[in-house]
Parts: sequence; C-alpha cells; structure tokens
Amino acid sequence: MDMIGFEQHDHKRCVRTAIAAVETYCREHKLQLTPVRRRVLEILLERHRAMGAYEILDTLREEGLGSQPPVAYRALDFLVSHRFAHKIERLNAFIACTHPGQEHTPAFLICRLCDSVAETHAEPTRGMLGRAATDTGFSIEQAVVEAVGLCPQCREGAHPCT
Amino acid sequence: MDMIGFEQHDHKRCVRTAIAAVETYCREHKLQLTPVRRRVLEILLERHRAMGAYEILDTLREEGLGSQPPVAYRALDFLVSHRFAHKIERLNAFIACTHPGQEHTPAFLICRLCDSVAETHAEPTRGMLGRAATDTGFSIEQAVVEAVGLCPQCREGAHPCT
DNA sequence: TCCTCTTATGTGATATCATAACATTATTGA
DNA sequence: TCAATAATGTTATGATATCACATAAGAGGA
Repeated sequence: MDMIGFEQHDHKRCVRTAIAAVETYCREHKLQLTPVRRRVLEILLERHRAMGAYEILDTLREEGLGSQPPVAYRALDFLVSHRFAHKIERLNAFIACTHPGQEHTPAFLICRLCDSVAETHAEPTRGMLGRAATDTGFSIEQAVVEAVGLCPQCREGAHPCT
Repeated sequence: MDMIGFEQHDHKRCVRTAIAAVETYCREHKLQLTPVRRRVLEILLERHRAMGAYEILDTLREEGLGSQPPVAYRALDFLVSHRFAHKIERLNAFIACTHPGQEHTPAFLICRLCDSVAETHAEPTRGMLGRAATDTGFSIEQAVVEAVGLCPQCREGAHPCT
C-alpha cells in the first residue's frame, strides 16, 4: 500500500490495471505500444508522481532503452497525445493518467511543498469560463486546469502562517 | 483601434489606464515600480499579447535597459507576484493583466493557431474541482486555468475539418 | 546629513527543458 | 517481396530559467 492521490490504495494492482487498459486500447485502435513507450508508461505508473522528461530518460538509460532526449520526448508525446499520460504545465513534468481510455478533461491538484499531484476532472466548458468563451466566439477544444495549494499531509505539517 | 481580447477597443487608452492603476497600487502598497519593471509592463501592455521572456529582453536590450536574462525574469517575477502580469504556462510566456489591482482568479483563452490570448476569470474553487479538493482535504491557493482552442478570427479562416 | 539595512540591478556562467535534422531500423499492408 | 509508413538512434542546437556574486540605489533611523 502506498499514499497516492492523497489516499491510500493498492499500488501494484493499479499499475497492472492501468497497463492492461492501455494495452487493450492500443490493440483496439491499432496503436503501437512499443517497448520504450510501454516502459515510460510503466515508470510513470510505478513512481506515481510527476516526473521530468530527463528524470525518465535517466531510468531508460540505466535500462539500456535509450540515452538521448528525443527518445523520452517521443514516448511522452505518444502517451500524452493518446491521453495515457498528462503534462503538468506548471511543473514541466509528466504523470500517468489515472483512468486511461476513458473520455475526460483532467484537472490537477498540485502541492506546492511536496510537488505531489492528484488527478481529478473538471468541466471547463461549464461555468464562467464556458460563458466567456461562448460570448466572445472562442471554441474551447482542450483545457489546462491546475490548482496549486497544500495537500492534506503538508497542511498538517505546515506552519500555520505559511 | 486594435483587435484585442478578440474585441476591438481603444488600445492607447487601455495602456494608460492600466499603468495608472498599477502606479496607484504601488504607491499605496509601498512597492517600487522601478524603470525596468515599469518598462516591462509597458512593453506587455503595448504589444497586448503573450511574450516570451527573451522577446521582452530583446526590447530592453535595444533600449539599453538590460541585456541579461535575470533582468527580464526579475522584472517579470515582480509583475507576476503582484498580479500586474500573468504567466501563460502553456506558452511559457507572459501577458499584462487586463484589470490590475483587482482581486481575481485569471483564466485564459488561448488560440492554438495565432497564439492570441484573452483573459477572463474563473471560479476554480467552485464546481467539480472545488468539490474534489474539499473531499480530499486539499486547500487550493491558486489556479492555472488555460483553455486552448480557436479564436473567432481563426475559426472563420480555418478549414472546417480542422 | 550620514550611516546602515534592505532592496534592486549588472553580469557571467550554467542549469533545465525541448526540438530540428537526418540516418537507420522495424512494421505494415499490398 | 517490396514499397510505404512508422518508430528509433544520434548529433547538435534551441529555448527557457536560475545561480552566484559583485555593485548600486533607495528607505528609514540616529
């Protein structure tokens, strides 16, 4: 068991489940889940946190799967474009999707102290943002929603004034 | 007149108004709106679009106001920390705030074709995101909300299939 | 006014993040 | 089997951002 998404859960099981879901999706959509792509996804799932591309690359290098930046970035491009992983713009980092294959608009809760990230979802086209878009004639295709604050663990440990 | 925020408006007037508002705010809060900081804000207001730090630095260099990256980044840090400008994470770029001095949670509509950016505002602590935060014990302090899509001008020009 | 503390700037070096370009290899499908 | 497409390997470089340390300017008290 591990602390994930600010909650405990069976981590090994969630890695297996996610990989299986992605495998199925790739088979159905004729996508190539090549060794590098698969390994990058596994790394992200295993660590279960936001990782920089070069941090992922270090792991690949140790395993002999690639040593140059484009190797990591290309695998990440594949994973992100198919929604198997997401980029956290705020951190210039990447994280595995917690529910791959399902249609969703991801949103993230990012702890500013420990950099932990929890994925949830948003409805960006509703509410004020959607109204603003409609009013100005802007068509929203995608949205980056990243909330920065304190996770439960860091709230407890944090000094009240911070 | 100029096309701004997807709408026409009197641009020179809006620059003057914004600068005046920032000046007042700085006076009241004992903040130093130094020549570099002021000039960077003016540049952002004049161009009225998202600009990279190095693009701003080029302008400063031409004017003899600074030539090294920290000059631009420090001025931008000041402007962003006091909400006189915002960082667009998606573009790694900066844009002047359209209503400085006022309490607000900025949200942006970013055109994926022409990179134009319109500022509006969001209520991140409401809706699904707020509920998710409350449920997990996460306290939101700040939010990045950036919608990517097509602005009115690019929608017209764009091929229907894109 | 002078001093001191704090804040801001100047500058060189370097860290970090990301992609261009092109050769090679693997996979797919006719 | 062959041709077309997709993926990978590799070198180099571009783009974004910060560190570290010296200097200068401004704020506030004696």
